[in-house]
Amino acid sequence: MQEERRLAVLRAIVEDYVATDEPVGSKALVERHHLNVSPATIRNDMAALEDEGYLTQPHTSAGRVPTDKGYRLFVDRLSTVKPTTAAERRAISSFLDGAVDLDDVIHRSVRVLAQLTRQVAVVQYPTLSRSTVRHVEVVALTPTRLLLVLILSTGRVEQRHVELEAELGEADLAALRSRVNLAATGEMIADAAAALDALARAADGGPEPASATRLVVETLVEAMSDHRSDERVVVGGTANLARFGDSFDTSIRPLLEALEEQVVLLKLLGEATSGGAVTVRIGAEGPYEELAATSVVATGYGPDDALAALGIVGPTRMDYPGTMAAVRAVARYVSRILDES
Amino acid sequence: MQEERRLAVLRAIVEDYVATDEPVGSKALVERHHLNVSPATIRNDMAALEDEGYLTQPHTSAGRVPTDKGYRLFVDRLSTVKPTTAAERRAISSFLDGAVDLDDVIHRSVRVLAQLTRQVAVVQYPTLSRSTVRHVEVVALTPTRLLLVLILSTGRVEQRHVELEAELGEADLAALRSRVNLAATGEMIADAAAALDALARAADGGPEPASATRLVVETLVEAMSDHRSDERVVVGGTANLARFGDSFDTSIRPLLEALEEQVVLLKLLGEATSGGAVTVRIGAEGPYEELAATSVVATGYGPDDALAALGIVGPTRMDYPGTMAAVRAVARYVSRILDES
DNA sequence: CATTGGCACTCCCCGAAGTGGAGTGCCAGA
DNA sequence: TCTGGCACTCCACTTCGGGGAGTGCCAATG
Repeated sequence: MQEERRLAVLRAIVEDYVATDEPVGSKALVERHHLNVSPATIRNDMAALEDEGYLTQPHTSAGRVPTDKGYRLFVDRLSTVKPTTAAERRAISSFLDGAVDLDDVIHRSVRVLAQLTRQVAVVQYPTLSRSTVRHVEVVALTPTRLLLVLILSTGRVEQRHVELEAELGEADLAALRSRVNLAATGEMIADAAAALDALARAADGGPEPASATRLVVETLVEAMSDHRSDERVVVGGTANLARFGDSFDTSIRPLLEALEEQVVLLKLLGEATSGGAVTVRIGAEGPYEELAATSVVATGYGPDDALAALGIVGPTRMDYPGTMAAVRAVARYVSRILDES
Repeated sequence: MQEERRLAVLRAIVEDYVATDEPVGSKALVERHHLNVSPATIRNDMAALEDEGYLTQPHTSAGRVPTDKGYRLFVDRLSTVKPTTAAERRAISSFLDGAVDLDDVIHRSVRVLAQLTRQVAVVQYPTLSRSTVRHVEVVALTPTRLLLVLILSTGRVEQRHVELEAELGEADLAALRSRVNLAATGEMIADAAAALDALARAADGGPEPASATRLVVETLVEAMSDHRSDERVVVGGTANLARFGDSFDTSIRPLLEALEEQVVLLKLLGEATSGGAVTVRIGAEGPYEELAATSVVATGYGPDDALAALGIVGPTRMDYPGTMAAVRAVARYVSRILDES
């Protein structure tokens, strides 16, 4: 079947090109992969694949290079899922097992991911909106100055200061603390915010000063709805950009700039928090034309893979099967750790 | 005085070279700076400066370029301290004023610093050892599982989990909480750790289960002496590396690698936390030969400028006066903010 | 003795020209 | 439908030479 061989040719070209970084020609192809046909036949196939838009030549009389469309077909239909090796699994667990808190888990994840894929790794902090409130602490720093600490199920901790209008006694403080916790603890962020709001309205006749309650609740609700902090993303493995070597201006510069922009990163990762599968965005498929030479491999993690996203950013010319396997493996491991703690 | 003119020549060369990125020749020098002598005279001076090791030529019959030693002299004796402009001060305050918590302050600082200096900015988290304990919170997640939250004067928050051997009642928990806070709150980290240790030893006959106290104290002390978390450093402005343009392998690659290594970064910043002055390390003066082409401009911040360090890393060929001014300005502003909160 | 103009010299940069080779497209034959 | 052969294309690399910026040195000058 000729159609079948053509796909085999495409796969072979992608693999060779990824491995060697050089346009691959018909002769080299038949030698490296034992296709039992002559170079001339391959040339015909390659010409056909080029017509269909899966390949290009950097210039006439050069070998072929996959296009974005070519990579896409490869990823969707041609790549065999590479199972994670034992060594990789060992690397992941030995890296992540020592983590003491959320920050630590996130930072270690970026590191493993960067190391395994040899690409730039990106990990998003757990989204506020998917968390529940584990505990709210209210501490009096001075009689009129409170410290609020909001502890979430994901391990995230938010803290805020409140300046009171009047002094708050020890007993009032304790009452406030317990009422706030009663309302919020165990609830999803959105529900907790609503419950607190109700609490503030009911407080006008309550035991402790109403203004204190109102201030505290306001601050907490604001912290809960503070989506700015959803935007936190950790990046690692930038040194891997060094491997690009050439094509500094077309690849590295825009990528470095994108990595500085958390918003951009989130957008790149964003599409990934769904369905549990690993998402691959290849080259110009994304919204940023400066990143036409880069691909994103990402997936969600956490319960339902919907807590937040994590992945890597690299050149379109990359080892997709291996990268996808690594991304998935790390995501799973992180999910498990978060689940346990 | 010839000696005086020589220094003027060195200064002029440094300034021109920084501005143009090209070896500066005798003729261009007399034109741009109104030295009232002939190019030939300048040539003599340049030859002398070269003999003394302040200049080099990339090759015979090229202009002169400052050596590390030349930059050093420039920084120590020739540069006039550039006052921060109003625009810079405005940028700093508008950037930093909106910060809600420590994380936020740190991240915003890196950003301004990177933007002002157009270099890679590095900010170290406040050192544990210089902090005092603001509050310790003990929360029962389940009857046998405690969450410890350690809040420090710098705004840092550390959290740890403890798995108890036996259930702990509400009253015991409250007692434990208040005793721990009594011992630790307000103390310097080291003193707090000592006080907690004493507490644990005294607890064997105390009211609440001794094993719980011991576990909690152990965990807290460990968190307090966890210098690993002292190693946290935030990096920003990597995109500014793009300006290096050429010399990718000699400058950017090793720098990117260094930026990944927190330990290296800390070592680079390390010498800066003292004396209040801005420290400049030029090229090969540092311990890493891969970074022979980069300089570090850093200073301490916080009370006595000893809390932690902050600064920038860039090519030896940089605008030292401007960079030093920016680093100092940001450090002062950050100190002020931390002081207020 | 510092300063200056003059002059020969050095070495890089840059564009032009030439060559080798890998790879292609096409065609005619099996 | 596949294959070998062949002419052709175009890049990558090297070589060569001119132009020019800049230097070092020297002899003259105040």
